[in-house]
Amino acid sequence: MFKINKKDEKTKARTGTLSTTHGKITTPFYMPVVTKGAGKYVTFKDLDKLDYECFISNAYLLYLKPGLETLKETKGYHNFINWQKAIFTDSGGFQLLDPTFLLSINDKGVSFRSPFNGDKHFISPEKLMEIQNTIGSDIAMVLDHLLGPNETYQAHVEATNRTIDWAKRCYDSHKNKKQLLFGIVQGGTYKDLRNFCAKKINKINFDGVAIGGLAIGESKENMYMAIDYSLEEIDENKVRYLMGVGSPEDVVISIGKGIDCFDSIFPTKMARHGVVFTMNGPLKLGKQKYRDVHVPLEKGCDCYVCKNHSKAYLHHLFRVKEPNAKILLTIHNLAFMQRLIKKAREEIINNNYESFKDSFLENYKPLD
RNA sequence: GUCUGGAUAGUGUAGUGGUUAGCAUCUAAGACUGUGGAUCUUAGGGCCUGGGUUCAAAUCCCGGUCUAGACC
Repeated sequence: MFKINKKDEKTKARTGTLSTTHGKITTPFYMPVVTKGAGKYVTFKDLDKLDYECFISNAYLLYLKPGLETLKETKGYHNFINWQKAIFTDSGGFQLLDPTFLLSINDKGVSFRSPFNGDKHFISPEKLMEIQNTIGSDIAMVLDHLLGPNETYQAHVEATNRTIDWAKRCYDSHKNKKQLLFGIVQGGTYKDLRNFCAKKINKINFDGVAIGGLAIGESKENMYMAIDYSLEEIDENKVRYLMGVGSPEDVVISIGKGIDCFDSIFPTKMARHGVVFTMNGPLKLGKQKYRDVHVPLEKGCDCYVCKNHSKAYLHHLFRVKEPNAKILLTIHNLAFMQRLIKKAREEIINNNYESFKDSFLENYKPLD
């Protein structure tokens, strides 16, 4: 259940608490992506030490491997991986964008190809609820029909209607009282479709409402508008989850619009590619200019990496392709996201979110 | 010292007379947002040296230099 504790007076930002079977999560929050039962280049122990209260895994991929039998034997995914805080599970809807996964889609559900052995699997909304029930995640997501930004308006109309229909079917077949269920708003970047879909999803008694189908190639301007169109029709007291978005500037802007929850591969993927987040903007650690810079990645950062290592050392590890480079940069970026969002919560409590947002965006330069 | 082989981007290599000299890596710039872990895009950079043959040489011939191995 979701409870708002404080609203910022000038913006729509708010801070609250999302209660789950495995603990409470303070909003707004960002969660890392743990697709197949592990974060890339980061352990659960480190996620715990970085104060992450939840992450998101992929129900479809867990269904394929290790499979539901294994998860039943361990009485759920939490025990299998030994993580006792909250877990979200994503539907696999995002994989609809990947032609190597998607075989076909119709009103009944989705046919996926297994990336492990090529086997065909049919997933209906009801089947997905069963899968997520067996996984035992704290927050399940409905099956949605996600389209790329270049599809036609008519295709978006069909996908939106299908998403609404599937949302109802997911809601009706969801029986696990210990598990929250979030609906998902689609509709591309079209105002009428976003409004319509959000209104319909909002009407179903979901525990939270997600905004999906964004940050997949559309312009920033269109993305922000689509967020606004969606939020217009979502009750204020519902927790709002912006799926897939996780660049620092998008998070700061979206919190100001009233988003409570984010997930994204962006911070960890950037880390693996040598891009380090700082309050002054991202820096490309692989550049020669950092070769002899014997200071931490970011002044004032209290993460393990900044307390122990210099830019020069991390630059060296990255250049010689030592896996530790990816591990350490991942830790820093995940610590950065926590620091950023923690700061955002404080500013909301102080009714100072607008000036915080403005000054962050002014200082967060696109390139180092 | 003798014999044989080899010399093509920074590195490793493909290339039997006509190629914009290919590939990998590298360097530089950009990209990346509900994860196919090592990704993608663009750019940069080379025929050891001197002669000769030929319309045309990285390619064939001769000398030099460097280098690898074998033998004295």
